[in-house]
Amino acid sequence: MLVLPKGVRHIPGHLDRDEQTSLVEDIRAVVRQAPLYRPEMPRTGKPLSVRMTNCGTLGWVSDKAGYRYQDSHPVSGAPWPPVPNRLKALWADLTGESRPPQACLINYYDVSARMGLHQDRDESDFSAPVLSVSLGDACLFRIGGTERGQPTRSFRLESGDVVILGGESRLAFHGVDRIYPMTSTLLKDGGRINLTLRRVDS
DNA sequence: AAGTACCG
DNA sequence: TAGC
Repeated sequence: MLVLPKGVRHIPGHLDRDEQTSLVEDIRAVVRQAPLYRPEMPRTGKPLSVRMTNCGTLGWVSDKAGYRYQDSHPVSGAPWPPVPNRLKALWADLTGESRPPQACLINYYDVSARMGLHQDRDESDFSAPVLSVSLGDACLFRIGGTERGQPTRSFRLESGDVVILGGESRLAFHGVDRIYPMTSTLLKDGGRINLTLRRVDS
């Protein structure tokens, strides 16, 4: 049986199909205003396999200069669109945070995309949890401890699942090993969307 | 640096 | 795993 690290909550099937469909419509509206782009690795400029955009007052970006939060889209220069209300409600329901999310990173994985093991540590305040929503094709998600080299576990995330990293797992290393193609009909063109909601500042 | 080449 |  799978035992998750302390502070990790996996809620399989938290969102029903109608809620997932509505969320995808919300995200499509965001992406029309703030198109997906391909981020690059710091220093090397090597493109990541995922495409990204954001909504919220701040968005996470990566380019040759480094990782950071900024208030505008790196290609268009426009401010990020607001976080959709149903995502703000989900955040309030599941995190118990009185403060709204400041950043919602939208990652699109095509069937060949992956995400290496990493920590979410570009925020200046780690007191709020990180809330993650999976939509579309399933993936193999991996999570370990707060230091590289600690043991990791992997499990499958399905469309509608929510994962919350809080407490002693707020800084847990995590990543996406693979996407399972054709495992969901939610997205017409396949692939997986992950939404990551965060506080950035206190 | 959220990637990846390489090794056992 | 480990140097980048």
